[in-house]
Amino acid sequence: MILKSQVEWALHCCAILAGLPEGRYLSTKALAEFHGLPKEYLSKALQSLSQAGLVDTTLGPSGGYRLARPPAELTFLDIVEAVEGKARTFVCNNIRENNPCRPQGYCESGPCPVARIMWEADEAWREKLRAVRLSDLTEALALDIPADLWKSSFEWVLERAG
Amino acid sequence: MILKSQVEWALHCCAILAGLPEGRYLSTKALAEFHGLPKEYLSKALQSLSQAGLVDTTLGPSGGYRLARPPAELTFLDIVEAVEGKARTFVCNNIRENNPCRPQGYCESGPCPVARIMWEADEAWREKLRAVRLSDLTEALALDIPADLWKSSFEWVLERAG
DNA sequence: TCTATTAAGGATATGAAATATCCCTATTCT
DNA sequence: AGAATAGGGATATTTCATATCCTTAATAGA
Repeated sequence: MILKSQVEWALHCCAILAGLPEGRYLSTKALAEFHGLPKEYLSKALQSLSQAGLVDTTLGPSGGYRLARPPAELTFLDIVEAVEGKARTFVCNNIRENNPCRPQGYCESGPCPVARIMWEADEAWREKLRAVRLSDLTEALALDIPADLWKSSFEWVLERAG
Repeated sequence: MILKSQVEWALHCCAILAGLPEGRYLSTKALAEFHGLPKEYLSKALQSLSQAGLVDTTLGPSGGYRLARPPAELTFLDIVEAVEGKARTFVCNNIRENNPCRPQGYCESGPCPVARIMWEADEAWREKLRAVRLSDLTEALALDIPADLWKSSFEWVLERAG
């Protein structure tokens, strides 16, 4: 069970978009080049963000993507779910129904206890992701990245932002 | 990102094994029939439990599986990891290395902040699974399942346990 | 108005992983 | 001796992630 690499891509792209000056857009092409990713496929991930309403887009030259909300109002969970989907990671196939001792026409009361426990763990994962804002990530990146690399990257992006 | 259905199978099978009297074994055939699962493929899941040391096995007629430890000393995480593997659900491909502004020969200090956050959520999921013992599941099942179905199921298993 | 550039999305190809079955071997019980 | 079992290798099938290509509509700038 491994998350799509598109999740990683989307998170990094959002981090870049978070640093864009008000009203500017950044294209798939620039984001793909900056991260060394296949442009066409990255485009699918960005479309997922767009469909989820996390980013705004505009067409034409100087078009591209920008965040739809301030970075403090975007959580990791928003981004992960936009790309990976909101479905739970544990699917209950209700195999207890196959119990040969089960009376004919018997109907289970609630969700299977196995599923209930697995879903609680799933929810703990989501809760953790919900607690991290995109702004937390940019703050962590600011500490992690040397000042000169941070600066040159920012300028690289600005040159390409429409 | 969805867990293998083998995880569900293994959890249900362990719940059955937890009810087995001391020293008795239950075969793949019986476990597959009880849950309505493909015997050959379920066998692979049980082999994973065996390789992880969670169950003991014995050969021959009246052979099969039993728990290697008391149900209170087996956690959900033990079982999930035995089948699904211990790898993290988020893989960091370190795409920050592709930053075109990155100086030649520059080496990242620690793990990528994005990965660090995703791994924390992953750990929260594991922590939750680690906190649930197999005995907790059997207790929940005892409350969930009507007494007569519980009893007839137990007898069904006993008849087939070697 | 014309041209270049963009996002959106459909179609399709490729690769890896989950799912499933089959068969052979060694072991153990009756 | 014979039957039933776990273990495990080989292989097929299906599903999904990954990836590319192409068309369309919108937009900016010349």
